[in-house]
Amino acid sequence: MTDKAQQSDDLYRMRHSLAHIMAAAIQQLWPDVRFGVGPVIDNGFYYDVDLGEVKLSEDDFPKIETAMRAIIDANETFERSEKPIDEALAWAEQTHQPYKQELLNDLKRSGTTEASKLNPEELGTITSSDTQVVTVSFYRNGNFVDLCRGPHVESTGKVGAFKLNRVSGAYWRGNEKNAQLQRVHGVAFKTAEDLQDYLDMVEEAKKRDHRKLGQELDLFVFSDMVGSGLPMFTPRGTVLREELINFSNQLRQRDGFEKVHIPHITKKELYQASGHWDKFGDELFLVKSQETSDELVLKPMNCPHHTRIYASKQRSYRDLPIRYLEATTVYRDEKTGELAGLSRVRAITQDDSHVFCRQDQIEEEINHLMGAAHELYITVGMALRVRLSYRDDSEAYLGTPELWQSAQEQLKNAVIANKLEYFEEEGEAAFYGPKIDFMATDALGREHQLATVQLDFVQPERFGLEYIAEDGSSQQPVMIHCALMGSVERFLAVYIEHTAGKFPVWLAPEQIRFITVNQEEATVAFAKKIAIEGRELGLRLQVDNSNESVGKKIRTAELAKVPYTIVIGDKEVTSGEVVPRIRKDMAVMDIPMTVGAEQFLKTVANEAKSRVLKTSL
RNA sequence: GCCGACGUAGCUCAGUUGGUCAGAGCGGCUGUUUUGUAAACAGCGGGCCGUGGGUUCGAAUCCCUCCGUCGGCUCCA
Repeated sequence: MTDKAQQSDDLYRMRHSLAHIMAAAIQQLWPDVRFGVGPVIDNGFYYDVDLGEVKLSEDDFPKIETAMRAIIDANETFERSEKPIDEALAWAEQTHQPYKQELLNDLKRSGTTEASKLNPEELGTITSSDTQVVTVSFYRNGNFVDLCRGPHVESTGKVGAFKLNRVSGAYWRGNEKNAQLQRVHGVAFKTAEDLQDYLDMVEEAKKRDHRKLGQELDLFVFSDMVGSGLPMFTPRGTVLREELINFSNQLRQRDGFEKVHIPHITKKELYQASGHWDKFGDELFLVKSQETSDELVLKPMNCPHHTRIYASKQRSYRDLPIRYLEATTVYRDEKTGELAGLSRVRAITQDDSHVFCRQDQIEEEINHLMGAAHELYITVGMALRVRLSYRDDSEAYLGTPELWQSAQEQLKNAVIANKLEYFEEEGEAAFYGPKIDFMATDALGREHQLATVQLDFVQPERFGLEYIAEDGSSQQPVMIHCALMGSVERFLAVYIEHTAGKFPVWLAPEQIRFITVNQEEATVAFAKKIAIEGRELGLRLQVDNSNESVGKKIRTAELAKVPYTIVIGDKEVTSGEVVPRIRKDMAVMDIPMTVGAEQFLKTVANEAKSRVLKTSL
């Protein structure tokens, strides 16, 4: 999202002016163009245009850019003027700009005080005065006039470096029921160097793209015969999944969570009872029984099943909290255009858990979960901050205000106790309870929402969950949903890009590779012997005794991003000592040291066990 | 789902004004070589040019359908 505060005022003006210049250029080329909005965004700007039957493509960029440069070279002055809104409406009508007209009408209807609520950043064109009469501003350069809130630079020559980079569809005012306009994007910076730096950064991000690395490192695959959004994990990718899931489980099992297991299909009645049938509606995959009249669905979530386990017998306050843990896959029929690599899939594995507890136990339970999340993200090397989402004053929330108040306080206390950076937002809670979202920052500075802790006052009610309290009365427990990674697939997408595929030893699909110098019997036998010793220590390792040069085999191991590579030749066979080659991002010393083979294996096994981020060799 | 771009060997990609256009590099296989820390040498295989239709004397090339991928929109874990 655009944040003007994060961009310097100069840069903001340049980008805004460029959007305006691009609009002028497009109008030169296609005089019938009707304009939507043209705001500044991160790194650049865009303008939404309606060209009727004309479909823009990247092939059109050169001529648009040429027309833009002509305007820039002419160094035309931007002239700002203000008009009363009715005059502006007349202008919009006369110049055949229906979208501008709509904006102006909305503005007129809503009046001055309301104008600020229209999110002028998005509309990009509105200004309002403090008087009761709303005026709007126009900018003119040369023959081109545009309704625009500005601000602009003084003249078209002062706009810095830019490049058009993308064209896409965008619904008018973000509503899919509206007409679809074409959105032309550009990136813009003060200098050509800044622009180049940005383009280089984009290039670097492309190299780290998890879809590319997933193929290069042999982690996961898709098949047309299986379907879109349905990834399959290779042996290497499965190591990553399982190590992460094991860790996520361990972090909660030490706090008393117990694993459960549920089936992946269920009668739709379950979701009718939970209320999800209405909420998920067309996202559900339907399953038809050929033997019975059952109407089944693939589960889109796990909590209703877990409530059935809870409700399978009578619970006492002494039994609480009851904590269920299960990494399992849910299925959601996403719109095809939304699927993307592992970030957005139709088979979603959640490292899910549910606590059923008394109201006075919320804080301690949250406390445990926060601690677990904190440890997970420290271990994978991502900075974490949390968002506390509270209710607001509206009536849209279920559960008593007292319960909300108490729960929100307990959430906050737990966050403070865990010394996490946090911010609070009212009105962001789900209708069924307040929540904590964890925002993790990756190596490229991008923030991702992965883990969530969500309180739920509604499902216990809907499913009639209860426990017998100390005084013999029947009470309703509170449910706490939590997924530390969120979804394993999305987490992996983020994590693969975060590490660029250079996984730490505990996660590396292949931790050590032994490379033989020759195919002599003694050499191969020695390599195989220590490989067996390593596997006995739980290490994942391979012996490469292919008939290739040592250089070639080193290169292959490097490209596979194997943490440790060891060349085995006569020297090693004779001495029993090895010289580990340490992957460059991990190396802590320049000179490789010599170490006894057995000692080396034990050291690596310890690194894996303790999940260290970098090598200690 | 919508708008746009795209789909050629396992991978990365050439080849499209319709007519020796089925190509390269890497990978694979075979042989020679026995290699010491980022690419030894030679040979050989390998593709219904995403799918199904259409136009044409002739389609990887033009048109339509479907499937899939990518960039956005919308939605979301």
